[in-house]
Amino acid sequence: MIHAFPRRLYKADTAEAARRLLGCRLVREVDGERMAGIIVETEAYLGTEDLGCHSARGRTNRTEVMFGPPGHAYVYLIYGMYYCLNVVTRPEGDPQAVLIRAMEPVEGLERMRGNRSRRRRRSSPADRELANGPGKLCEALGIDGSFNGIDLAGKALRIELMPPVPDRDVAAGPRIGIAYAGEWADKPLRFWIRGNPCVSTKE
DNA sequence: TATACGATCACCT
DNA sequence: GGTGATCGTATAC
Repeated sequence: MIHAFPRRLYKADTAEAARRLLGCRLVREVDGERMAGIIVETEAYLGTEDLGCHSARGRTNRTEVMFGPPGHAYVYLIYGMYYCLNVVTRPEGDPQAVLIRAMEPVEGLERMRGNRSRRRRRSSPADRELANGPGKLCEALGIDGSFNGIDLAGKALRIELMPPVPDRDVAAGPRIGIAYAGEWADKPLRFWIRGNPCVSTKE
Protein backbone atom coordinates (compact mmCIF):
# COMPACT_ATOMS: atom_id res chain seq x y z
CA MET A 1 0.00 0.00 0.00
CA ILE A 2 1.30 3.40 -1.00
CA HIS A 3 0.85 6.27 1.43
CA ALA A 4 1.27 10.00 1.00
CA PHE A 5 4.26 11.47 2.84
CA PRO A 6 2.71 12.09 6.29
CA ARG A 7 1.85 15.64 7.24
CA ARG A 8 3.26 15.21 10.76
CA LEU A 9 6.74 14.67 9.24
CA TYR A 10 6.48 17.91 7.27
CA LYS A 11 5.29 19.65 10.41
CA ALA A 12 7.87 18.43 12.92
CA ASP A 13 11.31 19.44 11.63
CA THR A 14 12.42 20.85 8.27
CA ALA A 15 15.94 19.37 8.07
CA GLU A 16 14.62 15.97 9.12
CA ALA A 17 11.85 16.19 6.51
CA ALA A 18 14.45 17.09 3.85
CA ARG A 19 16.51 14.05 4.78
CA ARG A 20 13.46 11.77 4.99
CA LEU A 21 12.17 12.88 1.57
CA LEU A 22 15.21 11.23 -0.06
CA GLY A 23 14.08 7.98 -1.65
CA CYS A 24 10.42 9.03 -1.69
CA ARG A 25 8.47 9.28 -4.93
CA LEU A 26 7.35 12.47 -6.60
CA VAL A 27 4.35 11.64 -8.79
CA ARG A 28 2.68 13.85 -11.39
CA GLU A 29 -0.50 12.94 -13.20
CA VAL A 30 -1.67 14.81 -16.29
CA ASP A 31 -4.21 13.75 -18.95
CA GLY A 32 -4.47 10.37 -17.19
CA GLU A 33 -0.75 9.84 -17.77
CA ARG A 34 1.76 9.30 -14.96
CA MET A 35 5.24 10.68 -14.48
CA ALA A 36 7.25 9.71 -11.42
CA GLY A 37 10.74 9.89 -9.98
CA ILE A 38 12.74 9.11 -6.86
CA ILE A 39 13.77 12.21 -4.92
CA VAL A 40 17.58 12.17 -4.71
CA GLU A 41 18.46 15.71 -3.56
CA THR A 42 16.80 18.25 -1.24
CA GLU A 43 17.60 21.41 0.70
CA ALA A 44 16.10 22.68 3.99
CA TYR A 45 15.20 26.37 4.37
CA LEU A 46 14.67 27.30 7.98
CA GLY A 47 12.46 30.38 7.97
CA THR A 48 12.79 33.89 9.37
CA GLU A 49 16.25 33.41 10.94
CA ASP A 50 17.73 31.72 7.85
CA LEU A 51 19.25 34.43 5.61
CA GLY A 52 19.15 31.99 2.67
CA CYS A 53 15.38 31.58 3.02
CA HIS A 54 12.98 33.83 1.13
CA SER A 55 10.79 34.24 4.23
CA ALA A 56 13.68 35.87 6.14
CA ARG A 57 12.68 39.06 4.26
CA GLY A 58 9.21 38.89 5.69
CA ARG A 59 5.70 37.98 4.69
CA THR A 60 5.05 39.07 1.08
CA ASN A 61 2.93 37.96 -1.84
CA ARG A 62 5.67 35.60 -2.93
CA THR A 63 6.34 34.00 0.45
CA GLU A 64 2.70 33.86 1.54
CA VAL A 65 2.22 30.09 1.10
CA MET A 66 5.28 29.35 3.25
CA PHE A 67 3.33 30.84 6.15
CA GLY A 68 0.47 28.43 5.46
CA PRO A 69 -0.11 24.77 6.38
CA PRO A 70 2.58 22.08 5.88
CA GLY A 71 2.48 19.70 2.92
CA HIS A 72 1.61 22.35 0.34
CA ALA A 73 3.70 23.43 -2.65
CA TYR A 74 5.71 26.66 -2.68
CA VAL A 75 6.59 27.25 -6.35
CA TYR A 76 8.46 30.35 -7.46
CA LEU A 77 10.05 31.70 -10.63
CA ILE A 78 13.83 32.06 -10.59
CA TYR A 79 16.03 34.02 -13.03
CA GLY A 80 12.92 34.89 -15.01
CA MET A 81 12.95 31.46 -16.68
CA TYR A 82 12.75 28.50 -14.33
CA TYR A 83 10.47 27.31 -11.57
CA CYS A 84 11.54 25.71 -8.29
CA LEU A 85 9.35 23.30 -6.28
CA ASN A 86 9.33 23.35 -2.46
CA VAL A 87 7.25 21.60 0.18
CA VAL A 88 6.07 23.82 3.03
CA THR A 89 7.05 22.51 6.47
CA ARG A 90 6.38 23.39 10.13
CA PRO A 91 3.04 24.61 11.56
CA GLU A 92 1.16 27.56 10.09
CA GLY A 93 2.92 30.83 10.83
CA ASP A 94 6.44 29.31 10.84
CA PRO A 95 7.52 29.84 7.20
CA GLN A 96 9.94 27.00 6.39
CA ALA A 97 10.24 24.71 3.35
CA VAL A 98 12.20 21.96 1.61
CA LEU A 99 13.46 22.58 -1.94
CA ILE A 100 13.21 19.48 -4.15
CA ARG A 101 16.44 19.79 -6.16
CA ALA A 102 16.62 16.59 -8.19
CA MET A 103 14.97 13.26 -8.93
CA GLU A 104 15.78 10.03 -10.70
CA PRO A 105 13.09 9.49 -13.38
CA VAL A 106 11.34 6.11 -13.16
CA GLU A 107 8.03 6.49 -14.98
CA GLY A 108 6.73 8.58 -17.87
CA LEU A 109 10.18 9.38 -19.25
CA GLU A 110 8.79 9.89 -22.76
CA ARG A 111 6.56 12.73 -21.60
CA MET A 112 9.38 14.24 -19.50
CA ARG A 113 11.61 14.29 -22.57
CA GLY A 114 8.88 16.10 -24.47
CA ASN A 115 8.48 18.69 -21.73
CA ARG A 116 12.26 19.21 -21.57
CA SER A 117 12.59 19.63 -25.31
CA ARG A 118 10.23 22.60 -25.69
CA ARG A 119 13.01 25.05 -24.98
CA ARG A 120 15.70 25.56 -27.61
CA ARG A 121 18.49 23.06 -27.15
CA ARG A 122 20.85 21.19 -29.41
CA SER A 123 20.06 17.66 -28.37
CA SER A 124 17.58 15.73 -26.26
CA PRO A 125 18.78 15.41 -22.64
CA ALA A 126 20.07 12.07 -21.36
CA ASP A 127 17.74 10.28 -18.93
CA ARG A 128 19.91 11.17 -15.97
CA GLU A 129 19.71 14.84 -16.97
CA LEU A 130 15.93 15.02 -17.28
CA ALA A 131 15.49 16.23 -13.69
CA ASN A 132 18.96 16.65 -12.12
CA GLY A 133 18.32 20.20 -10.95
CA PRO A 134 15.40 22.19 -9.50
CA GLY A 135 14.58 24.04 -12.75
CA LYS A 136 14.92 20.92 -14.88
CA LEU A 137 12.74 18.91 -12.49
CA CYS A 138 9.89 21.41 -12.79
CA GLU A 139 10.27 21.61 -16.56
CA ALA A 140 10.24 17.79 -16.89
CA LEU A 141 7.09 17.46 -14.80
CA GLY A 142 5.32 20.48 -16.28
CA ILE A 143 5.22 22.37 -12.98
CA ASP A 144 4.75 26.14 -13.16
CA GLY A 145 3.49 28.99 -11.01
CA SER A 146 -0.08 27.72 -11.15
CA PHE A 147 0.98 24.93 -8.75
CA ASN A 148 1.85 27.42 -6.03
CA GLY A 149 -0.15 26.60 -2.90
CA ILE A 150 -1.58 23.22 -3.96
CA ASP A 151 -1.72 20.28 -1.55
CA LEU A 152 1.11 17.83 -2.32
CA ALA A 153 -1.07 14.89 -1.33
CA GLY A 154 -3.44 15.68 -4.21
CA LYS A 155 -4.03 14.02 -7.55
CA ALA A 156 -2.13 16.27 -9.95
CA LEU A 157 1.06 16.22 -7.89
CA ARG A 158 1.91 14.21 -4.81
CA ILE A 159 4.76 12.79 -2.76
CA GLU A 160 4.56 9.13 -1.72
CA LEU A 161 6.34 7.77 1.35
CA MET A 162 8.99 5.10 0.75
CA PRO A 163 11.33 3.28 3.17
CA PRO A 164 14.10 5.55 4.56
CA VAL A 165 17.42 5.62 2.71
CA PRO A 166 20.07 4.17 5.10
CA ASP A 167 22.28 6.77 6.80
CA ARG A 168 25.39 5.41 5.10
CA ASP A 169 23.88 6.36 1.73
CA VAL A 170 22.93 9.92 2.71
CA ALA A 171 25.35 12.83 2.39
CA ALA A 172 24.95 16.41 3.62
CA GLY A 173 26.69 19.65 2.66
CA PRO A 174 26.20 23.41 2.13
CA ARG A 175 23.26 24.57 0.04
CA ILE A 176 23.74 25.67 -3.58
CA GLY A 177 23.64 29.28 -4.78
CA ILE A 178 23.17 31.22 -1.55
CA ALA A 179 26.65 32.67 -1.01
CA TYR A 180 25.00 35.94 0.06
CA ALA A 181 23.52 34.30 3.19
CA GLY A 182 26.51 34.82 5.49
CA GLU A 183 27.09 32.05 8.05
CA TRP A 184 23.87 30.38 6.87
CA ALA A 185 25.52 29.62 3.52
CA ASP A 186 27.84 27.10 5.21
CA LYS A 187 25.34 25.08 7.20
CA PRO A 188 24.94 21.46 5.99
CA LEU A 189 21.30 21.74 4.96
CA ARG A 190 21.61 20.11 1.54
CA PHE A 191 20.97 16.37 1.46
CA TRP A 192 21.54 13.88 -1.33
CA ILE A 193 21.78 10.16 -2.01
CA ARG A 194 25.47 9.37 -2.16
CA GLY A 195 26.67 8.34 -5.60
CA ASN A 196 23.32 8.75 -7.32
CA PRO A 197 23.89 9.87 -10.95
CA CYS A 198 20.90 12.25 -10.90
CA VAL A 199 22.22 14.53 -8.15
CA SER A 200 22.65 18.06 -9.56
CA THR A 201 26.30 18.82 -8.79
CA LYS A 202 29.54 17.02 -8.10
CA GLU A 203 29.68 15.57 -4.62
C1' DT B 1 8.31 54.69 -11.15
C1' DA B 2 13.20 52.85 -11.49
C1' DT B 3 16.70 49.58 -10.78
C1' DA B 4 19.47 45.57 -9.36
C1' DC B 5 19.47 40.86 -8.94
C1' DG B 6 18.29 35.89 -8.10
C1' DA B 7 17.47 28.63 -4.10
C1' DT B 8 19.23 28.16 -12.82
C1' DC B 9 20.48 26.33 -17.11
C1' DA B 10 22.73 25.61 -21.55
C1' DC B 11 26.16 26.77 -24.42
C1' DC B 12 30.66 28.69 -25.03
C1' DT B 13 36.06 28.72 -24.69
C1' DG C 1 36.49 28.25 -16.48
C1' DG C 2 32.77 32.21 -18.20
C1' DT C 3 28.31 34.33 -19.74
C1' DG C 4 23.59 35.51 -21.64
C1' DA C 5 18.69 34.57 -21.31
C1' DT C 6 14.56 36.79 -19.07
C1' DC C 7 11.19 38.75 -15.55
C1' DG C 8 9.07 38.94 -10.83
C1' DT C 9 10.39 40.72 -6.52
C1' DA C 10 12.47 43.61 -3.15
C1' DT C 11 14.27 47.82 -2.38
C1' DA C 12 15.45 52.39 -3.34
C1' DC C 13 13.95 56.71 -4.96
